[in-house]
Amino acid sequence: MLDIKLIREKPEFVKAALKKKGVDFDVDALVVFDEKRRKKIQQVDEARAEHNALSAGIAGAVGKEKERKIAASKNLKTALADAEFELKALDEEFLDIMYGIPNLPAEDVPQGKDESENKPIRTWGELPSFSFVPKDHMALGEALDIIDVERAAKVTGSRFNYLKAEAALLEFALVQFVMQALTNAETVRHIADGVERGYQQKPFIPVLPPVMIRPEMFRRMARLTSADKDERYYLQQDDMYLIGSAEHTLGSMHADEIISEEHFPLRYVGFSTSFRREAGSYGKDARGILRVHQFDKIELESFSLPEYSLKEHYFFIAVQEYIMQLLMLPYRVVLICTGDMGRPNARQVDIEAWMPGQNMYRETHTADYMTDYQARRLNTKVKRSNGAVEVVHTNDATAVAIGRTLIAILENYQQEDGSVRIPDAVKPFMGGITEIRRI
RNA sequence: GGUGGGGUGGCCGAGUGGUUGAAGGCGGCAGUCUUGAAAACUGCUAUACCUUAACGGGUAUCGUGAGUUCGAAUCUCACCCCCACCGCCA
Repeated sequence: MLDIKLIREKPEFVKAALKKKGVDFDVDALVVFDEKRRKKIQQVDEARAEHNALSAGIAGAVGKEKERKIAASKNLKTALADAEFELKALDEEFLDIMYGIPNLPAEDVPQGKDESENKPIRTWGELPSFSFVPKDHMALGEALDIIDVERAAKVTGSRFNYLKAEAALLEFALVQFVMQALTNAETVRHIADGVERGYQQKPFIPVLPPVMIRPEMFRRMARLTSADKDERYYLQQDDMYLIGSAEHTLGSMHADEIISEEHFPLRYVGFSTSFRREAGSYGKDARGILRVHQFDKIELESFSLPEYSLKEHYFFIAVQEYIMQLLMLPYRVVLICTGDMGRPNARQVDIEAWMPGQNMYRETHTADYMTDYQARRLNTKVKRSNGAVEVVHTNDATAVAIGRTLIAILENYQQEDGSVRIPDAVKPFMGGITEIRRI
């Protein structure tokens, strides 16, 4: 949710920003509506004040005087009830409108219609060259008997998979590798210094969050809009949703809290399974495990002071690149255009790993910069050392999406005989296994 | 799933219809005292919204929502959450 004061005070700025995002929204009508609502608030408050004053006088009154005052108070109450009813309707409509407005894009976000207008901003790593025709991850995974989608289809349906043997071990190795790195003060300092010398060096707190969430919190995370709804798994009996990312239950953990300034930034690294219905993506990426209903992911979430939040966004991207570089996976960093970014985002950067089996870059990471958009609805605030209270900023980002990273590893580390080497970074967690090979 | 007990400010805790946004204590902040600190003492110490150039004024909030009443933290109903025990279970 945007700040209504910003809309009130700088309607032209908001108009321009929304236009850039390609959103057709009548800002002037909202400003008029806001005025109407405030008039009603005044009217209701004044009537209540009068009513309160009358009531206060009743306790001390006696006899006829008391009866007269009670009658007057009753009268006023009827009028008040009408005004309150009107105000309630206005409030509901107001929130409806406010929830419908997406976040405003940051200055450097390219304007564009769809993903074709995203801007690659840098690439890292040399694309591997093979003396043979590289296979895709499914061909490799099936031949090595580490990915089984056929049996998963039998048992659960399409877009599910069994990860077996070394693939299963690789998941735990990736988790260990990332968790150890991000909870290590030295490593985090190194990454933070890369963003800017001396930038906040607080390590991450590892978290295993719930994978179910209540509708109210989902909404307040701005992750249950009408557009999102089809994408979520809903448990009717319990009125709960399965999360699509650990972000959903990490970002909502501090809802309705006021946190002292000295605790920031609050950095969490969470591991969870993610559930996505992939509605409307029939046929898209049908082969393999790139697009599935259930996958595990390590997610970064940060609550930060407004003056640091953009830097925190860069820091998250630096964390992502650090991980990809240690895994020696070639990638490119893409600045997402206004038409392709998420509604709550002010800025979004994707990292796409090179996938030789498809001969193209595919998305493995996202980093979202939300400014105060999420936190305003979540009511997560900071108390400054001078006593001032303000809404915090949030950032989230993928650390490792296990399935897609597995694809990148299989395809980049494959050898002519169909075996796959294990990246050096995760070898210490593979119990002596250095390659995946079947005779 | 069953039974019982609870949800009051940063924390503990009083409060069963009338200046109660809420006693008291702890914590925090400022000051007095002190060479400094501690102790002691004094004062301050919730959030949101409306209004005001500002000082200030007003409204709402005692888990949430609805209701009774001129008036609700206090009474009624529904829901949510927490705790204990039983059942089930990794």
